[in-house]
Amino acid sequence: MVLGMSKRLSALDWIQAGFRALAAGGEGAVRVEPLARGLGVSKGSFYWHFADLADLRARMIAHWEERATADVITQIDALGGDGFQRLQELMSVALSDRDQPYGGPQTEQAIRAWARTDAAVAEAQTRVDAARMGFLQTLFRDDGQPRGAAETWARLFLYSYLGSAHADPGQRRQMIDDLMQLYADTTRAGQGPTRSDP
Amino acid sequence: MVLGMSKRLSALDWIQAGFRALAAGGEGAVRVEPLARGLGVSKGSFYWHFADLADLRARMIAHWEERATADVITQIDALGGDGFQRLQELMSVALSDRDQPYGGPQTEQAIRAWARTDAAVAEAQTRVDAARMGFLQTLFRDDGQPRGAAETWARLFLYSYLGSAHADPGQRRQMIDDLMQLYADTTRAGQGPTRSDP
DNA sequence: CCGATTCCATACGGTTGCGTATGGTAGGGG
DNA sequence: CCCCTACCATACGCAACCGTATGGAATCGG
Repeated sequence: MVLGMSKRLSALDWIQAGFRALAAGGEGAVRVEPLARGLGVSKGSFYWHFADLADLRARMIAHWEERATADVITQIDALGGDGFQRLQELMSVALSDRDQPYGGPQTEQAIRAWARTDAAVAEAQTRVDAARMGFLQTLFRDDGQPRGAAETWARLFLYSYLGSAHADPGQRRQMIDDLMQLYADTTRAGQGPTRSDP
Repeated sequence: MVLGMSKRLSALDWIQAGFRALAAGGEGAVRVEPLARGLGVSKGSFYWHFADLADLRARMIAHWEERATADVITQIDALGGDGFQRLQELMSVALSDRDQPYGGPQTEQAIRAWARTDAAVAEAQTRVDAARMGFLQTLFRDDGQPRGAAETWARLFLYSYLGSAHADPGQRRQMIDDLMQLYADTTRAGQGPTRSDP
């Protein structure tokens, strides 16, 4: 990271460095001069690629908003399967700590914290949550749940996942497993309609 | 807040001002000189009551840790009633946006964000969560749940509450109502949720 | 009334970071 | 080969904040 100092930098390099700093130290760690030091360049480079710090932050949020919604949804949809199978796929993806395009629990949490003090970030987060909620609802509806139940289950899954990730990421799997079990028991026990055959 | 500038300040005044700043602007907003300006004094006052900024932050955390656990638990326990009644009481308290001793959702969230970059805060948060989890478990056990089910329900309630508070505090009531309904339905139907062992 | 203690104001030096200005270098098109 | 443009270094002024030092005002016991 400090060695191959041969290449010139692109704006994306700075954005990715920004996400590393964000995940490691929170919003306050996304600063120009520390990032420059970490990248082995001077801030003269930064101010060529970006107008100012707010510019970088805005592009980081835009970057995250894309990856956090469309990417995952299209990925799950591409796998096909019925609602329940795709729900399981989604849970699997959510649990895989692939901080790939910087979207793991660390980054997620840091962005949510950031949203508390930045209106633009808060709006992006709201859109992301709404997209996730909508996607979850379609999965439950595809699994045979009526509208109200699908909404309730979606809320429960989303919020309990976020809560577990926030409080103790090591408990996410347990939380998800419990939820899936509860969902299966409840919907199979006759209160809700049974799901489509496997 | 700027008017009755007659009184001298105590350390608690600074701590409370710290919590206001924390709730409003996050950890990064807890700084000496802005707090002093907000209190209408100079930072000479601060450095009499506290060794340094880390000192204030440490005392804030200690303050929060007490109020967030023992206070609520003793309050609920004092009301008596069986497990289910006390569970309802607890939910009611959690939903009441009494940012009283600075323990509302705003503060809660800011502290959790803070915990990501401060080990001492993280440890305090872990202890608080453990205490809450333990208390919830006893409530479910008092309501007749076996140990495993009580643990599962406690996790579900705690994490989904935290998640809803974090993502959209306006949905906390809906979330809690749904959960109580689900719990009532499930436990009334005879079988609790079967937990998946690790 | 007075001294001791508590509490606070003011002033200072030092650090860190932002944003700008200006000059330097590298590499591809003409 | 040259020059133009993309990319970066260096240096500067400015602002905010931390922590300290020191003196002053307020308050209380005696």
